[in-house]
Amino acid sequence: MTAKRKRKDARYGGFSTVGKVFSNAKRLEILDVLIQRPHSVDELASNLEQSIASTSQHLQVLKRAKVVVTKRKGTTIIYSLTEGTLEVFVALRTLAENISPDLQVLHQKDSISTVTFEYVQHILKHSSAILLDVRTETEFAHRHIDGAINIPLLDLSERSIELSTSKPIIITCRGPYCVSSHEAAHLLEHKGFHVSRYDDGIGEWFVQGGHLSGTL
Amino acid sequence: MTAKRKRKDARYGGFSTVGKVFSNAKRLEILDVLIQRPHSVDELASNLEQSIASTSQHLQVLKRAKVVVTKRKGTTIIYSLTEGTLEVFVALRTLAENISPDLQVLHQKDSISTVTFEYVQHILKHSSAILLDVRTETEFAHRHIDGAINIPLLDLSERSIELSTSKPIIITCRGPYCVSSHEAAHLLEHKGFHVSRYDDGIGEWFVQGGHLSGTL
DNA sequence: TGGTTATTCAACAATTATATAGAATACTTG
DNA sequence: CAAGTATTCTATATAATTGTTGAATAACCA
Repeated sequence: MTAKRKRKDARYGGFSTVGKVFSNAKRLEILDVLIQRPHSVDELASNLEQSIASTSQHLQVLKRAKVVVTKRKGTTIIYSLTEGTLEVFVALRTLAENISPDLQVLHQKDSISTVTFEYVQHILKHSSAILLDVRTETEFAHRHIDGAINIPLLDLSERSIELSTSKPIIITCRGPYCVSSHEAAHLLEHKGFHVSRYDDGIGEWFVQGGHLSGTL
Repeated sequence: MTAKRKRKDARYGGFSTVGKVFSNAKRLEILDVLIQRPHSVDELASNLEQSIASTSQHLQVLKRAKVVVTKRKGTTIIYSLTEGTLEVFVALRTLAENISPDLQVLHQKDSISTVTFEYVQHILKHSSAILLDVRTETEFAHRHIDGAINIPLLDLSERSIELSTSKPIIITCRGPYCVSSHEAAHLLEHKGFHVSRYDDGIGEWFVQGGHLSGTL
């Protein structure tokens, strides 16, 4: 084997180490979960519904490729995404959905309309509607669309009085695969609010150039 | 297994089919080669220095994931990239290089300075320098930076008289791993030209928002 | 310091990837 | 339609990946 070939193999080999991260369903799910907020190993394991050992092994792969970092917090170890990983994850998901439209999750049909990135930017600028994030408080605190307000889905029924009835409400949650915004939309519509959904998550929002707030 | 889990597995499983494309060194090399221009199976095989059968198998993986398409031309079959694949490839390479700086190929040190994306855009707008693409005519014809001129490296020595000596010359070739621009730069510098290099390729150029011309 | 506990490592089994040579296929072209 | 040829498929061997259980580790904290 020539020296040139060896160099190429080394180069693309190194490159593929990072690519391998995205080649396994469970690893992709881990990344998707970590977009919302950092998690411990056993939180991730129960999220993925698989053994802790197996989850840990996937995390080692991610760590070796440097797409996640660890931080100890008391007795547990917290994994979080590194800079730049979110962008590639979202780019890849976008490609995958363009290529296999069946992945677009058959966004469960319902009567609630959805709005675009541009529309959300517009209403935030003019305060012409409310952007309501129905994820948990922790997730919201970690990273959220700049300008959104937070009422977790579980609290929404009793806290809906906090919302102005005069402005339309746009509901957002974890991202394209999350059903919380559907549930929230139905709940609020039933109470007489004018609702729609923004069904991309913070990843897509950020990649398209939107601003985020939060502790990270 | 719950229905919810089955749905998740299906979703991330489909997602990972696309991710798998980027998990193997030879497949990444194929994609990188296809960025320059479409290729036949045996061209790719000799490029990769592996058997035709094995190359064909990789191409089937790429085809199943719909990141390449085929077109028959005479007796041979020509593979080319589909829309959107280039962006993800470049995004992934950028992440990989940020993460493992050793992949940045130890850009062989030499005396020739390099210029940025913004600088190239500036000189193209003001015609204040020449952007010289030293790839082959076929590659250039397929896709090139809008505003570049083409003299293949092999012809450069005898055709350098075509270049104005009054303007600086910026040399570009296949991308970050390509050495042609180094060779071209030395050749022209020796002849008295004022040279520098743009060492990203058309992929990076396009992803950063630059315009391309060509038959695709 | 020693017990507690979250995480990682090791050993194994099962599955999937990869590469090759040679046979089969499918398309062109005369 | 038949010959030629580029590509794909098959069979096979080897290597890598994945997931599980159970043991080992390492950091905290009482």
